[in-house]
Amino acid sequence: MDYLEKLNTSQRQAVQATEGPVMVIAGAGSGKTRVLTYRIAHIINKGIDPFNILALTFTNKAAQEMKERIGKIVGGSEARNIWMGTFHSVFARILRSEADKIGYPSNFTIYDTQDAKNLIKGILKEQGLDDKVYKPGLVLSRISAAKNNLITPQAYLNNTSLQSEDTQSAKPKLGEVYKIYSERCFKAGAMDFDDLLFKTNVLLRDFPEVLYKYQHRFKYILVDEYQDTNFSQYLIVKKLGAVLQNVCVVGDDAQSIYAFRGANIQNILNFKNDYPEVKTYKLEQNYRSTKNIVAAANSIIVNNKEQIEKNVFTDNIEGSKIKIYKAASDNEEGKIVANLIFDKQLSEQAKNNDFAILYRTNAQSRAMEEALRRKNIPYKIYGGLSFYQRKEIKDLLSYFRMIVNPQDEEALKRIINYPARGIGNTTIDKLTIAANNNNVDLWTIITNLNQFNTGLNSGTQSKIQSFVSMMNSFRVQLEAKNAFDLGNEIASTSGILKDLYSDRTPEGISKYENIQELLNGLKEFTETENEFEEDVTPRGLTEFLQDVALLTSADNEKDEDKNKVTLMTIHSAKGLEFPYVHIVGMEENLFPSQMSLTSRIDLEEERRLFYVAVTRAEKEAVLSFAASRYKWGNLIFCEPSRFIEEIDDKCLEYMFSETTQAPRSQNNYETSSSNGYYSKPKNTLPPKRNEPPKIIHTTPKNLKKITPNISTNQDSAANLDLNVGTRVQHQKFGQGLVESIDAGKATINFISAGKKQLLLKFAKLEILN
DNA sequence: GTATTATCTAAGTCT
DNA sequence: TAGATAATAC
Repeated sequence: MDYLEKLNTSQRQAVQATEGPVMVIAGAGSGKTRVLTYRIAHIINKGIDPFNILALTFTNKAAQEMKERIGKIVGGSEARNIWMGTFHSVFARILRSEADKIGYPSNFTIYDTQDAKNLIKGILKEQGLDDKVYKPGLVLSRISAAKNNLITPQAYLNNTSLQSEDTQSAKPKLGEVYKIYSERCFKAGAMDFDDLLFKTNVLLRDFPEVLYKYQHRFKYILVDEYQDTNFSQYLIVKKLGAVLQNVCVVGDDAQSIYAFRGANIQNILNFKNDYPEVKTYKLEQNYRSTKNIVAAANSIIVNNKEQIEKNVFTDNIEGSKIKIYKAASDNEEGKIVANLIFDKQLSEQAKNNDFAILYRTNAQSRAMEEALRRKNIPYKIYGGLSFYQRKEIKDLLSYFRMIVNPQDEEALKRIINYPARGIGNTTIDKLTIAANNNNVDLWTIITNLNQFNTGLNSGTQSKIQSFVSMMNSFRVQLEAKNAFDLGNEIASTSGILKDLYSDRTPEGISKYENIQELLNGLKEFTETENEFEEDVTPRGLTEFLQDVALLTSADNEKDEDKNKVTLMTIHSAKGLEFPYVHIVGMEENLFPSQMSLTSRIDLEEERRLFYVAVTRAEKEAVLSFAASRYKWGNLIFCEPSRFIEEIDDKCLEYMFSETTQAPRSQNNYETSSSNGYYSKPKNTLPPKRNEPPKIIHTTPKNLKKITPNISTNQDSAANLDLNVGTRVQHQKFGQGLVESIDAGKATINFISAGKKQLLLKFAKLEILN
């Protein structure tokens, strides 16, 4: 138990209080991850089966790293069996295995934001609604908010206050759009991100036996970053923990930065109300940052009104003051930052990966990239347009999606005429009308053209038929072929590869390379082992698609990306730490964002975001702002952020000259009204297309990077009396029927997990009568 | 129905 | 600026 020695008193108490509800308020850098890791290890050491532990983290990468650390403490390979991941990925998995109960196929598609918006656009068109009024993004966020508050379409339509809000904003039909949207998702066998939580709630509400099962499976529940859970997530946790009450939530109200996606800071403030017996522990000692950084951060956050009282302190060294730089333009800001990083590397022998550049919006990365590239400093970008959202990748993935789930309409619409095969918009409109009139999905129409009145001429019909037969020829290979082989065949047979290869523009070449990259990723996926060693099911496209939609930018890091400067938004930096942190774009209307300026609540969230940014730094935090920057191709002038003024002056050091430095109180910084010095910033090269941006998550590797363990699993099913037709129970796949047995390998059709080939030597199977 | 060109409009953060 | 959409010519 020597790991307990590595903890301070409150950390140790939080680790040892394994029974009953626990809330841990963890200040920035106070060893929160360590507490979570040790707590789970402690529970396992007490003899609890890892299968009975549910740990919800903020990224899948965090989950993976935590599993590895727990594995080191408890030894063996048992840690892999913990149910650990993001809310979305854990409950997607549970929904797949229980899908039949709520009328979904187990291989349902997950619609990303783009799919959802396209679907909404289609609905608006069909309903004759103006998409200038009903802006798809706005409609979607309204639907999203409804779902996160568990408001069904029917409830939405019956809710007078929602209705009057929509009427007032000239969108009276919004509830109707929500209703149709839900129906269409259902018909397409698709769930959007919010559905993963919403449908989990439906499942737990309507199927008491399912609720009972998971309430007793998850004997211990841990939730990281609890301050960022929304109502839907809150309720899932509440229901699952209702019986055994071993719910441990960890969070910091000062770091709540996701209200815009429904996160409710009240969840953590009100935890006591749901669990009067709760034991609360506060972690207040910061082990990450210097005294100066902690003092600066504290001076920022006191400007917020509502928060849990705590006193974050540190015994670390004083450290240097936070330096503030002023740049003439966004490009010059990039140059300053790149130079500072370069100098610091020389003076401190610092490595590239000791540095992070954090910004409020993804668009700010461009100037930083250019400057780093010029100084030959390697960097990596998290976020932005992810690999999987690029057009060419989505196109190929749409083929995969349709093969796995032919009802997936958004995928169908993407590919039915890509590459061009003479099935244009008019045809698709006719097909959509026919589908709506007959209340079936598009696939049903195009596979039975002669049974429906589509009004299409025979030429078009035969084009559709050859598309259908191509898709069917892929479909029949789905089970037999692995992901790489089938993916490769699709890429070439569909004509995608040829189409992109013939495009010799730089964009076309880059697209072609991206497709190759995806195929490489498929190859790697195919060659990775399944999660359980007894599971020798070929890794096909079905399996590949399960995780792709939920991969976050942080989830795939290549080895060659290890020693690089990190560029990311502050949001995605949550939970991370770096010795040297540059926070750039410290300007009014950018940070705080212009859209947050009208409400105190929004402004406080921006301030918490700034708090998060500053507390990422271990040794030094550097702030910078530009006097002008490009926005939509136009030059605009900027003022320094109010947040700079909020930091205790003792913590700061201004790095620009007296003539340009302003007294700290009012707005007499140089602005557009000044002498014109800033009217034409230097170094505004026309942005030219260089090498494709180094986006980090290029291959879906490490989806499951778990090495098999031969030493355990002695009590296997090797000598069980298995026959064709035997009903068996597997601890993760659930119930299934033995379909065939051959050379120690059984093909078992699991009710929820589908067909799997398992090695009997290892499989922990129970025979059911 | 397709390919090319002109015009519009969006960059706020993420699963 | 750049991607999406509308308009135009074929």
